[in-house]
Amino acid sequence: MDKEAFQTDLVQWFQEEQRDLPWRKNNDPYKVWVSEVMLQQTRVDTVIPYYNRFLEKFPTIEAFANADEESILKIWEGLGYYSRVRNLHTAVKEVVADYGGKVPDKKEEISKLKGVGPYTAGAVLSIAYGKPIPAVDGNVMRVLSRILLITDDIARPASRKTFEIAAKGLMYHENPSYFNQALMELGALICTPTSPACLLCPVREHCQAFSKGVQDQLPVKTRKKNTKHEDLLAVVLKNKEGKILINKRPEKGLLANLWEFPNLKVVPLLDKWEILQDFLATEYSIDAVIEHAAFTEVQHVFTHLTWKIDAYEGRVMSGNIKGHESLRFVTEEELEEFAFPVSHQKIWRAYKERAR
DNA sequence: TAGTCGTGGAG
DNA sequence: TCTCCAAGACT
Repeated sequence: MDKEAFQTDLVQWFQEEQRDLPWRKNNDPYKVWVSEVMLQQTRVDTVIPYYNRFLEKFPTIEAFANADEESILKIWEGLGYYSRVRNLHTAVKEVVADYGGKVPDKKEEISKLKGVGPYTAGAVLSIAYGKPIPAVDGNVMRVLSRILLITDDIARPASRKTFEIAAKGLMYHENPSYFNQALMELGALICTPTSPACLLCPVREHCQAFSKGVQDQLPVKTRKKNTKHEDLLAVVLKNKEGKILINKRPEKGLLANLWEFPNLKVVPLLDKWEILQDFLATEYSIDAVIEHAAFTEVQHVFTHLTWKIDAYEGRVMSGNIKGHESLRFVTEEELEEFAFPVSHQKIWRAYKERAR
């Protein structure tokens, strides 16, 4: 193919057609980094308000480095993949401590930072520093698989190497930032997973898949997902002062360090209010009275897991949560300050709107 | 390597 | 309603 024509057609299209997005207003390495982490596996429209709020609250790398974990989780609340913000926090603190607050511009250094994988390293280095390093995400693999007729299975981690080599070979050294962004923008707007808009594509003359009419069969992507189902019982428990009992999740695993209403996994068909009462007594030494009917049933779908949560209402008769570090009684007003996963936000909304 | 880790949108 | 996600990284 005519590499130079491909590069200029692609980049010129990007200059004319790129979307007006908040993180494209400047190339500050910290801001580029924040946007790239937020955009991991997350749609642009979802990220925009989070990005604006984030930089309003943490306008500089130092401001974010000095934040406490509760506040960084709260600002990420609802965005998902919460380890991203904890890793970013760890990495930013390291940049402030070891690099004087300047985001490293060397691949070997930036790649050592927590949460910075090959894609994010390439994106930050090219967009913020103009380095000719590929940034291979799902868009780029899809676009290149069609342009170059690459049939490697993009679901296999090993395939990334093939696409990195391809992207490096096509790199537009006059403007690596625009080149990388243009490949992704093309994937987002034109070269979409289903029904790509080839007739609007600025590089269709260079596209092998289009010339053969096989664009709908690329990229090759296998992988089946196994969705588990879990049934949970949760309780919104009030003490005599009207405070609500909440629990901090473990620091590792699903929804790490987020807050939730006390809950337990149950065997289907055996979920009854007695189980909750017994759970509170044996697990937390709390003597409680639980309403006999759930006030809501919440269904929540994760990538590889589904929760069905029956939520009950209850009152504390006696008990002491001292010794249970993860538990806390908070007022309804205070509760709003804690970061909850969406599934438990649903429970809280249903609780406040419940018929009594 | 394959599994883990969220959420809301689109077809 | 159901499937498949969307600018990935970590273990």
